[in-house]
Amino acid sequence: MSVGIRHDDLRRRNRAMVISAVRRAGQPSRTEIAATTGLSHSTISAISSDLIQEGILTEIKASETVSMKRGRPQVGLSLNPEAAAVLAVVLSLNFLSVAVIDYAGQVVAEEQRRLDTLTMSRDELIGECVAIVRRRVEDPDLDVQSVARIALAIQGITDSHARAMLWSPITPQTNIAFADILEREFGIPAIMENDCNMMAVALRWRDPNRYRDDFIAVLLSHGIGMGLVLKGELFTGTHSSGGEFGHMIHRPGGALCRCGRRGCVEAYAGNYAIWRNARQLSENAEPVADVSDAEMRALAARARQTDGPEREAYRKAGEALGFGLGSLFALIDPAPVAMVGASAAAFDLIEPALREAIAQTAGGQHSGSISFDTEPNELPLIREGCAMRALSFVDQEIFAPGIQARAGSVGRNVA
Amino acid sequence: MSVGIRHDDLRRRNRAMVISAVRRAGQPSRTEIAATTGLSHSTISAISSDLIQEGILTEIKASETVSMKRGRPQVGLSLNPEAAAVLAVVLSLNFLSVAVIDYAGQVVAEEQRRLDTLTMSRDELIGECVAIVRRRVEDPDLDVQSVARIALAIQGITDSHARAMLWSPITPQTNIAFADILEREFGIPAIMENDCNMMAVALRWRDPNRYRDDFIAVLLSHGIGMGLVLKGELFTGTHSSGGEFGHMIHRPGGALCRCGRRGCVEAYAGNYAIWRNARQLSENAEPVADVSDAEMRALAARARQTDGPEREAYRKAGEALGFGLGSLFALIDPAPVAMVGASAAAFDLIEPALREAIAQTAGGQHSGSISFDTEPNELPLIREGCAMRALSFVDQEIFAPGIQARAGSVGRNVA
DNA sequence: TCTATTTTTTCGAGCCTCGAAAAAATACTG
DNA sequence: CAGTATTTTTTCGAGGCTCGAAAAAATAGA
Repeated sequence: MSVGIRHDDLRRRNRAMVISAVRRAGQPSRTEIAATTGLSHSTISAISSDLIQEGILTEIKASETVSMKRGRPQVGLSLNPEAAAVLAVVLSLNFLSVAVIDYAGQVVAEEQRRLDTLTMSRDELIGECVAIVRRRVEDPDLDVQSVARIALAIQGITDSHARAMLWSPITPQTNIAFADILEREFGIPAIMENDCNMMAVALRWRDPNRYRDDFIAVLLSHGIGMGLVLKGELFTGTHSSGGEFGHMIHRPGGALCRCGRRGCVEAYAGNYAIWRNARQLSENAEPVADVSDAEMRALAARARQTDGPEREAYRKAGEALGFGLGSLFALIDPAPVAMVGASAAAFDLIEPALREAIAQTAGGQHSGSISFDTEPNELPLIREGCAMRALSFVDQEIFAPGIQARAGSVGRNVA
Repeated sequence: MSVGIRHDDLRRRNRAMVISAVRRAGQPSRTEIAATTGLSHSTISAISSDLIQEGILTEIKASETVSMKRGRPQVGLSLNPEAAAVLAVVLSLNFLSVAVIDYAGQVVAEEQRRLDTLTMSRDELIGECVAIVRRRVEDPDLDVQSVARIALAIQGITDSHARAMLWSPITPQTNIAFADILEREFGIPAIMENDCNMMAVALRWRDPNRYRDDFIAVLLSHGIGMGLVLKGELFTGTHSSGGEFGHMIHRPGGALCRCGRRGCVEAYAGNYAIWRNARQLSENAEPVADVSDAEMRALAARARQTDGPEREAYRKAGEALGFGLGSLFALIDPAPVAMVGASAAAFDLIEPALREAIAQTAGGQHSGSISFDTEPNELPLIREGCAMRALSFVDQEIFAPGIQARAGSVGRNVA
């Protein structure tokens, strides 16, 4: 239900605006902030003076900037790295990583760990996550007080309240409320996010020119995932993280998918599907658990060399992705696409069939104008997105020490 | 770019809140409004006193209510019907209608007209629309001054700024900026909306319990359309009205669709597709321009009677709709569905295959819990939605006589 | 050293919302 | 029927916030 704006909300929101302006712009002066927010200089002056006093922002020493201009030089404001820290935990197939990030967004410490997620028990999985976080939190170099939030990203479906993993291809376990578990264990607010959504968040921070209000991040990996930003907001389902692009139906009753159903896009374009087709196995053949990156690279190499089953496998992948994107574009209209993940390195093999398929769909009207970018390495993206998401939450909690989240349009899903 | 909240925005927004509370609740008292908005009694008192003085709201005479309770009786507030009026124009296949609606949402006058949209020239089409509006506006019974907005709904794709029809199945013409044309002609602000989106808006007003934050309205007619509300907001594409559910790909390279492409959902579930399959024509047969409702009813009757090609045609329609919805649910998660339009009366023939198909998709996890409602008559819904949308705009323009739409989150797409 | 220029802070004015108290309007009670 | 209890609505002063104008600060050029 929509709710009125109270007088005290005003300052709170404008503080948030100033903080987010600084986070976006890097080192804006008060005058620049006034310009982008539309607030008066007096207001910006008052708010930033508060924020500096509270240790959230710092002024940049004048000596570090060359003014060149006449008049009183602008003094840049920046986030105080020591104002807080966040933990970004990424859990993917056989791999767990954590990074400590300061308030300015710099990685302070990190740790990575291989494990066998597919065979681990529920408790082992939870235990490993708790343990890796504990090692970071108990690091004597780190001021525990300052860890303001933990964000955990996982390959799979999470709930729409960012509390739990509902289902994941990396483990047979389901419904693990990681956010609640970590929160109880460490007394630090935690959130649970979908990996592809975090990729989208990261892309928006990395290249806001290309990835601004509407774009799509597709993960081409063992499975197919998607992060979607529409109208500047991260898109999620009504109950879950949603955006399960890989499980849109490409061919009713078609190839067997890892999810047990048939004809999903992933059953043609996931690594296991490409591998299956390259080996000319039946579409009904049980998907293999994992295909190594090296093996996929070898497949791609053979596909580039000769026009054999490998090339045909990539063609089929492109076709599935193309028709899938075409159906997606029928719903949301065309938007820039980022292809992320190991198989994005083979996008040259995928693209022709993909474009040909899109051209046969409603989205194909502007087929030529749809642009694809590739980024083979998904892990840094996921971690980055995780970190930015956690920091954004801190931005909205440090500045709002009173009541908040009074429903309504507050606390939107801004990417 | 996000923008700060200024002091004068505060009153403007809270006025909007009060107006929309009254529009939603019917005849709420000041106390009730205070409760739903979360604002203090004093604030509500001040704002409503202003609104009454300006003729936007009126108090309901105490005699009309029975109090039963002890204490000072609540005095209900209602929209003043004379505060403004809006025009709702609906343009569909061979049919044009207009209604004058007062500020309280009651239809004051209406006019309907048959015409041959498929063969009309661009100028004739525009001319008819202008003429029917002119006849209403020049009605001596109507105070022209009070017509605050014209909303025009059309079957087809509109642009995301609600200015123009981009493409429509009811006419070979494309890119007609109806909103601009009407605005220039009559000097009254106008908007151009997609018919299915207006259906969704209307459903939300009609039954806010069932159709609240997330739901889907599917038009089963000659073509297949969709209106989608997600997180309480009307979903639109990045450039167009979007939500072209009928042109998601059901079978790559499959049946010939009215849009010229192949395998669209519509090419199996649209009236022309059901008709084509019932007659056992080839999937490549050119779609016919129109099938009468009577003919469709006859088809449905035969399908119910004997297990022949008619029943099979409806089965194929259900399958296409089911897989389409399954793919949609993969993206947005399951949500309540309203089946609207003449063919919704044959939903009994469609539902079994539809549910079977959904069960084979990612959305099928909760296949049983997905509920369908049917509403055979789309026109009243479209007009109603159109009217409510126009009135909502008036709500946000009458109360905001200053600067407005200062970008940012203002002026969202609230259904 | 003085002046022009640009940025930042200061200060009073004007709104807005809030809480508390008063006023208004009714039902119960004896 | 007068008095009391109860509920709704209005009134009024306090506190906070943003704004514009003016002042102060800080620099480059003359």
